Amino acid sequence: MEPGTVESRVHEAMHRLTAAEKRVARGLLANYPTIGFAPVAEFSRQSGASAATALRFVAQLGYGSYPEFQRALRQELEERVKSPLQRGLARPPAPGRDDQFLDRFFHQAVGNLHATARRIPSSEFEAVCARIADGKGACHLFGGRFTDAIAAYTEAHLRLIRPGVRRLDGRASSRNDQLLDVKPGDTAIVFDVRRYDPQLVATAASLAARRVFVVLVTDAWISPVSRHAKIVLPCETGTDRTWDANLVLFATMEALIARTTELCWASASNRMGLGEPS
Amino acid sequence: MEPGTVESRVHEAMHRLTAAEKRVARGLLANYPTIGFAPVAEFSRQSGASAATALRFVAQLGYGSYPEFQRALRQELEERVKSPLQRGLARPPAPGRDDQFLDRFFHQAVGNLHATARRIPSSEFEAVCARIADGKGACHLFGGRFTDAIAAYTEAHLRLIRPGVRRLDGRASSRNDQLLDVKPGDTAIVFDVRRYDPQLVATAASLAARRVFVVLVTDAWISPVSRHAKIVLPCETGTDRTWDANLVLFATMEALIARTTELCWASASNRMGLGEPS
DNA sequence: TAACCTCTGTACCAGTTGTTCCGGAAATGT
DNA sequence: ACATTTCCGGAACAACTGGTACAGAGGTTA
Repeated sequence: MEPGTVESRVHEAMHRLTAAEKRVARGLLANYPTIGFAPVAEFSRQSGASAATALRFVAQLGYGSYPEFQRALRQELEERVKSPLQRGLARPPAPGRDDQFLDRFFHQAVGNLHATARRIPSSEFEAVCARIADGKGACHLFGGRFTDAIAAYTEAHLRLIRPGVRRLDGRASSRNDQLLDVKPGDTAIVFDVRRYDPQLVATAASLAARRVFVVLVTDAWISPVSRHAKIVLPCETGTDRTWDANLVLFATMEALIARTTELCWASASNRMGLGEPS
Repeated sequence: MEPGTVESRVHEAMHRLTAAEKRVARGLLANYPTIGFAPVAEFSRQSGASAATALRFVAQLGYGSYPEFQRALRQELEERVKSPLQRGLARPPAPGRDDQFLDRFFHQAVGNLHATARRIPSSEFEAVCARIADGKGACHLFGGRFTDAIAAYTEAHLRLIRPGVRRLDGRASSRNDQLLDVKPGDTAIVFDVRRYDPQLVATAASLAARRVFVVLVTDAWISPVSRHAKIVLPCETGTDRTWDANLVLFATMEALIARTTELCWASASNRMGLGEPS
């Protein structure tokens, strides 16, 4: 029998699997390796497939029988338990192939996350969350070409936990109709990353002139919007590729959403009961 | 059944065990818990006892049958393998210092990223990127209440590297005007996470019926859309908070964007160098 | 639309497993 | 040393598991 862990075999064989067999594969990877120790009936049922399909699946992996498959699983588990330090992420970085793309990309993302956690002072982060949570004044969000989607995501969540949340089109500059119901004491969250958008700066300037508390979420090089911002959350977006990774901005906003939800849990749960979609 | 891990039960029951039963107990503790997943014959042989003795042993532990004993063992292992994700959350019980929030949140995100990299076979990921990069057929994106923002972000990027990218309103179900210019051979990327949206399923079904290649980006529990999907990219979204973290979906799409950009660029230069048709 | 092919679940068979029973061995007390 | 009790393992039995053949469903092509 060829070498390789069961998990690696699943990945390798995935392409030649049929639809139902893939469901079984995903089911195995989902709770790996425990479900593999169950009898075929339970193993297949958990993936919503029939026992026969599960059998064909293990055959595709190269095992002669289901017990043989389980034996391999046991040996593998034994290896992992015997080396207490190898636990977790110590997987051999097999080079050469491009099929490691996801691994490499995520690895880099992890680096960015750590760098960002170091760069953002928790006092700044907390201040933003607290301000949004107290619910005083409206909360306006807007971003640039790509970051607008992040603004939209944040808006969708904040709407559930407090009133007065709205997203305005930052690229339409400082059009008056947008700024009509902006009042002093409001909060604005601006997203701007490299290739900084001049129109965002203009809009932010207008808001700042109206005594709006401006929060800027930007990259490590800091958007010029910072001139008008009370608080800046700089995120590490470094990557060696064509575009920078906005992933960390997204992560920061999701952390902000979670934290803000914690801070005003009472009013949030009130709204969740009412604001469910159709 | 009374509480307690299998291992603790062994220790607790040790005194009332007979000589041969104790050998079995020691054998189990020696390579715990792997040997327990073997059939009784092998399990007992490894301790130099008979099968009958091993059966009496598990009866002494309080289990009604050998399969029941194995089931308990599996559940226990499942808890242990899930714990690494909970380790990031094991810290928070100290609520006095909340200034670690960002650190904790990002730490958990890192765990989710690793889990996702393990769960998504690279062949699946590559298949999606290749299909989008080749530019044949249109590419439709849509998502649910929150994930719609991720669809929008992806759309904004894909528009730059290939034609025929558009986002449709997945929550408007399968309205005909949306499906008018959908052709067989097109590709659709569907986003759906827990609290799965029935309308997304409906839309995906309509697309699949029209021979559209459906790609599903979902969470670890797998949206029912998977029934109509050719490829599924399951992302780990686990968190102990009110909402799951869609961060990993975002990360996966950003990786997809980066990879697809690479592929487009490579194929472009290939055409120039080799003059390869089709 | 119709024919074809692949895929998938059901039904059934065979093999193995778990379980029990009982004879004998070992140990203990008299 | 004998009797009694406890314990152990081999063997028979029954339940269940894994394996396979088959037919229907779904999708693809002409």
